[in-house]
Amino acid sequence: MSPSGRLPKPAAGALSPVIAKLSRLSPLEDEAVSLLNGLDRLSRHSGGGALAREGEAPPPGFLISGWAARVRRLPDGRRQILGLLVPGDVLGVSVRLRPLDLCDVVALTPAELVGAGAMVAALNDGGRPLPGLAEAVHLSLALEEQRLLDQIMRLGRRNAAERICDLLLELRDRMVLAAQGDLHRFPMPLTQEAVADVTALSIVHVNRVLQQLRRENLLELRNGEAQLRRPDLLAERAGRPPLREPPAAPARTSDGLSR
Amino acid sequence: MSPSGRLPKPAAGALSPVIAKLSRLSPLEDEAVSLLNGLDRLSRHSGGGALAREGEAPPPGFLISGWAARVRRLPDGRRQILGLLVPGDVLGVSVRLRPLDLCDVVALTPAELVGAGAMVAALNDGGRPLPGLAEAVHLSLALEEQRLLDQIMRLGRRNAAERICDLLLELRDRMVLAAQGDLHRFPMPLTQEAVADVTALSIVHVNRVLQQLRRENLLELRNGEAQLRRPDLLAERAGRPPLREPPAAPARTSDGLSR
DNA sequence: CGCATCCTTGACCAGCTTCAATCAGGGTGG
DNA sequence: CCACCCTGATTGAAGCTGGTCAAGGATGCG
Repeated sequence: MSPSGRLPKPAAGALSPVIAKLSRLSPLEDEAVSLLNGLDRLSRHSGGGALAREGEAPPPGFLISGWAARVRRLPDGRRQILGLLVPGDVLGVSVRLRPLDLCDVVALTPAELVGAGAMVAALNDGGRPLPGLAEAVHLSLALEEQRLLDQIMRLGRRNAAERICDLLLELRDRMVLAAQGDLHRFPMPLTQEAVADVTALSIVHVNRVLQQLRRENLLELRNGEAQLRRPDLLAERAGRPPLREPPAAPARTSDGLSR
Repeated sequence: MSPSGRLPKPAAGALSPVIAKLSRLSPLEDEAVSLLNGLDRLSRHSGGGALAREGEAPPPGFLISGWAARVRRLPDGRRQILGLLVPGDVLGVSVRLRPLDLCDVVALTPAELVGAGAMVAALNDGGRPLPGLAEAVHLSLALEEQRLLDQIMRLGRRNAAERICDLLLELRDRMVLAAQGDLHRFPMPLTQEAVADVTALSIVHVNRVLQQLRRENLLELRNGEAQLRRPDLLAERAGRPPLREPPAAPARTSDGLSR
C-alpha cells in the first residue's frame, strides 16, 4: 500500500505526459526538457496507497503514470474527492505553502511518481534561467486552481447528469493536454465509486446516470477507456455554455485560461 | 450600480479590518501599518454593483466595508457563489494570475474598496523589505485557497443543515480574524438568497433550516447580525470534527492553517 | 401610501439515496 | 482445471431530502 520501491531511473519516455503538458502550456527550453527527462527518484504506489499524507508537505513530484486523488473525509466517514491527479500533473510544487498540498493524496490506480526537487532547485537557484519552464509550471498551478472553481460549480448548481458529463469533459481535456488521448477517446480508469466521490453522488446513482448516457449513445466506458460519441451533445448535457467559434474568440475549455 | 465615486482618502481607522486581519496572520512592521493606513483610491459600490468583471484582472485592493461575492453562472441562469469577501479581505493581489481573480465579483451590500497598488509596489520594489507584511499577505492568499477546499467539502458531502452551520462558523471565524465580532456574535448582512447561492440550496430551504436552528435555540439572526448561542453544538451540527483541546494541538478552525 | 425587497409558510413531488440482491470478471489456492 | 472469493457493476423497490410553486406577511423607503 505504500511506495513499493525506489528506482534510480524511470524508463525512457516515461516523462512524456509531463513534457507534453508543460510544453503545451509554454514552449520549453531544450535544457528544460533534458532536465525533466533526467529526473529520478521514481516511486511506485499501489492502488489505494497514499502519495502524501494530510498535514505533511509532500515532496515535489510529477505523476507519470496512474491516477490519484486529493481526498478529505467527514468525521462520520463520508469521503469527498477534492480533485483528481492524472499523468503529467504536479504535486507539492508551489510558491507558497498551499493548503491543497496538505490534503491526503491517495493512488486510485497503481501510480508512479518522479521527484521534482531537481527541477524546483533549477528554477530557484539562479543558474541559467528557464522562463519557459517556469511559466509552464505556473500555468499548471493556475489550471489546478481553475479546476477547484470548476469543482465548486459542478457540486453547486449542477444535477447528477450534468456533473458526470462535465467531469468527463474535464478529464478528456486534461488527458488531451497530457497527450494521453484525443477528443473522442481517453483512458478512464476510475471506478464508479471514485466518480461518486468526485461528484458527491451515490455509487448507485452514478451507475444509473452512466447507463442512461450509454443508452443515449453519448458515451462508451469499457476496459478503463472512455469514448465520447458526441462531445458537443455531452457539453450541452453538462450545462456548459455553448462554445464560441475559434475565429471569434479562443474557445473556453476547462483547461483554458481564457476566461 | 458601479463605483459611485472616488475619494482621495478613506476615513481614519477605515483600514482597521485589514490591519487586524493581517497583523493576526503575521506581526506587521510599523512601516507596514502606516503604509496600509496611507492607502488611498477609495471606491464605493452599491449593493449589486460589480467590483470586478469576469476576464479582467481586477486592480489590487482591500475590501474595507461591506460584503461581496465571487460569482459564476450557468448558461440557464443558475447562480453559484464561489466564495464570499468580507471586510479585511484582499482582491486581485496575487503572485501568479489567479483564475479566482478572473470571476465576476459583485457587492452584496454597499461596499468600499481601497487600492492596494501602493502596497504591492512596496512589497516588490526592493525598498525596505517588509517580511511581516509579505508573510501576512501570503497567508491571506493561502486562507483563500483553504476556503475553496472547505467550500467543496460543504457542497459535496454535507446536507443542508450542515452546510449552513458550517458556513456560519466559517463566517464567524473570518469576522473574528478581522476584529469584526466575537465567538458568539458578528455582523451577517447576507440575505437568504445569498446564503442559498453559497450553499447551493433553494431560498425556501435555507429559510426552513434557519427556522429550525432558531427553534433549537442554536442561532439568532436579526438586523444583519448573527448570534451563535452554542457554537460547540453548531459545530457538531455542521459535521465538523470535534476540536482537539488547545494544550494538545492547535485547534483546527476554518481559518487555521494547521492541517 | 404604495411599491419593492426580503422573509415565511404550506402543499406537492422529483431527484437522489439507501437497502438489498444479483451478476460479471479476474485472481488464487487446492 | 476448477471452486472460491473479492471487487466492481447492475438493477429494483422504497423512502427521504430538498426543490418548486404559490401565496401571503413584514419591513423599509420614496
